[in-house]
Amino acid sequence: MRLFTSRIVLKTPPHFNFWRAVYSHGWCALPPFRVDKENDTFSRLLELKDGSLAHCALSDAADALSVSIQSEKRVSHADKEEIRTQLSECFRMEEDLSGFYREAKLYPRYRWIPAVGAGRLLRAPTVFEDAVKMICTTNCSWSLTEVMIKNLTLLVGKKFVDEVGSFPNANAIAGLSESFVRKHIRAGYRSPYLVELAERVAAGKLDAESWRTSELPTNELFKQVRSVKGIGEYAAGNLLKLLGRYDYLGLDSWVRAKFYELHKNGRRVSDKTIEKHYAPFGKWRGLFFWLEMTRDWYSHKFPF
DNA sequence: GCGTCCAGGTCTACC
DNA sequence: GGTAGACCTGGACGC
Repeated sequence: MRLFTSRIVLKTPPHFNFWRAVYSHGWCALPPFRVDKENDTFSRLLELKDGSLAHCALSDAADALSVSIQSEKRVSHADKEEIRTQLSECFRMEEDLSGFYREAKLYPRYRWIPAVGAGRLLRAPTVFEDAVKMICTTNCSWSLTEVMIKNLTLLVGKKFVDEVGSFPNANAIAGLSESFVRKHIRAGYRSPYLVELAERVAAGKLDAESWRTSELPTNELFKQVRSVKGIGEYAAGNLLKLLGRYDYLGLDSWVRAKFYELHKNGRRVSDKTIEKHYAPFGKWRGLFFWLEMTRDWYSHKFPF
């Protein structure tokens, strides 16, 4: 396949920390995201509106990201704008964290957050992809999540080059049988949940993309997210963080253990106790919580 | 190599 | 509203 190359520059907002955003949570290790540790780049295979694929390798530059594009076709001006938009969504360039940073500066133990520019959580170009990935993190090891997502991109997504496929859209997953998802994606009992979610989105019965701009109160939005089968308290709480709502903690076994270690000398406490601990941080509590639990990830530059 | 046990969230049925 | 059991997989472990 002949590939065309081009380059764009993506302006970044004040206090933007590229690698902090990349390593903000596990998404960077799930295809079609990829970290190239040797070349210090982070890449993403994007599917554009016309169905063509664009592989974007991002590297940090002063007040900007440099994006090297490889594509199956010549990249037009409109394509470049679409690539900018999709990558801006992933890095949440439009999200205003100034209120969060003002709050963080009030607490000595959280002043490191604005100082390093942490707080921007990486997300997929679409809510649908984030939701599918979140379901695939439930009730299993991280290695199994990696298997499921890799299988989705390679077996259902569009092939770009060997071992690199795009993330399948709702139509593609809606067209799969439950048995295929069980057998080949290895999603187990999550399979009917994934197919049902894709069918609802593909049929226009669920407008998940509108969640990012929803004006609903967070508790109402939480209920909508929870209405998706397979998305429970943990998955909904974490999906809301990717929608810019940080009112829920999204507890799972790993963060509970981390909280016990950091605050209770390893002693188990109830979820209510954890929630009470972060309640004073109001609408930012989920973000304070997550950043505190993962603070040490960045001390090893490549945690995944 | 095989069998058993366990961890990991969510759903459903039941109280 | 709270709880028990089922769901499925990979990994650890013992044989």
